[in-house]
Amino acid sequence: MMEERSQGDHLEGSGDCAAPSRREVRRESRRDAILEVASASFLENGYAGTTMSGIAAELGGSKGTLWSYFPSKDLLFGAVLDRVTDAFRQQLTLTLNAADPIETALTKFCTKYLTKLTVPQSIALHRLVIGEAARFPEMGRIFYERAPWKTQELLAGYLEAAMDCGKLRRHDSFAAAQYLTSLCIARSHQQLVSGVIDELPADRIREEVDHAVTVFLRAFRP
Amino acid sequence: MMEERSQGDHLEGSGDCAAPSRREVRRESRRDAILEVASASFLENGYAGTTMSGIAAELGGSKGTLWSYFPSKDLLFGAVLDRVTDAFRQQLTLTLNAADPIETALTKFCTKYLTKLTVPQSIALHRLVIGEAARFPEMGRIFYERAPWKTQELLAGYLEAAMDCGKLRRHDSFAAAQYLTSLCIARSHQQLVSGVIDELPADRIREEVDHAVTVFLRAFRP
DNA sequence: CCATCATCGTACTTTAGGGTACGTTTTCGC
DNA sequence: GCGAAAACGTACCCTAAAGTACGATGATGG
Repeated sequence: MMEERSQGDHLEGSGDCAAPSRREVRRESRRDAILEVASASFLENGYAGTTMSGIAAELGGSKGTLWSYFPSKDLLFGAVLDRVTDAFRQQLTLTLNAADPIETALTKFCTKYLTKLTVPQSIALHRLVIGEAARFPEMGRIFYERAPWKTQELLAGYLEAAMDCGKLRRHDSFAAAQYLTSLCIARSHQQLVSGVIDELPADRIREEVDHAVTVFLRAFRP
Repeated sequence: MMEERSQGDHLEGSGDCAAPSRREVRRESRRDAILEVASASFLENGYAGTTMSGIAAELGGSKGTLWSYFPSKDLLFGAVLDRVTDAFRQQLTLTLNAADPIETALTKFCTKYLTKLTVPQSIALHRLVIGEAARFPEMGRIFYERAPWKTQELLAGYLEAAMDCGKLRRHDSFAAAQYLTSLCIARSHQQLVSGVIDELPADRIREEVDHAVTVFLRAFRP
């Protein structure tokens, strides 16, 4: 039942200096599996509500193995947040088409933004980060830089260009970006994170975005 | 060393049907002391970070007494949030002077609003409520109704009147109120709750408010 | 094939903390 | 004053959960 190892060796030796031996690969994928399970648990149950034993059980593995990857709950939590905020940022591949008329471009952008921001997973992440910010100060900073700041900076670039073309009144572009994103979430985000409502239906998203963009343009058009 | 009780009896019997006997008074003040200590601890350390034993110790009393007032940690937490959100709402005695020009009235209102909202105590309350909203669903709802909703409704009333006078363009007044409060916190609140910054200096508050009111009026003036 | 390293299963230790029990002391109502 | 109710002090129970130990059972690399 043994296949020739030479095949594997050949692949391994194919010009790559950092040897990704089978063990390394396996280790990496195991680590990933742990983070997957842990992310789900932390997002669903919060920090205190998540147990290491529970994660180990769900993984099917033993506790010793889990500890060999993450020697403490805090470290695991850190790794989870790192991964989750990163995924959050990546999924938020926001596009601003300079060819579109400004109202269209902003509407598209805001729709994607609000859609992403209001799914239960995002709300859970917000709750987790904000709830633990006092106990894990670094984490809050990292999250802020990766998610809200990044988004606003992207938007600010577009707005800056629009100001240069005279399509928008001149103003601190980063502040303007903060105003637009804030207008988008003005009516619903507080209710979502407080648990007053659970989700934002698509038609309400469209409505909120339309109003937000209208208000924004009324204030920022030359 | 015993003074005559008849004095106390006289006071007690002075026409009040609901007898506030010394015991009742004492009980009430003890309950208050407990809530005071517990509030501080929950706000500073979060739900999981607060221990019943710690509260009892800080009170100087015994655990039995604490449990005789609040038979479980959950119930104590509920009472604390009730008290704290109520206090929050009361301290936010926002005034809108209909005699002032609209820009002045809104600037005054927003300054008070943002000042109150950015002190560390408010940030701690936000973190607590949002962080535990998933585990204590009722609580999130109560908080939302008492604090953000109440404020926005008050503001909406003023805006509605201003619209009636033709000082503002006609629009859903509650939505307009949400937009104004949102513009006030647009630039700093996220950073505060994430722990990127700890406080908002007075001059920055003034700046944020001025900009927010300007943007708002540009969008909502007829 | 064999040495090695990872994983598994499981049992264990330890600590924290919610909650209880109870005898003693203080306070209060009358 | 006296009896009842509340508060105190303290020791205790019990469970959950972080983290450890270790021998058995694989998988990997040479």
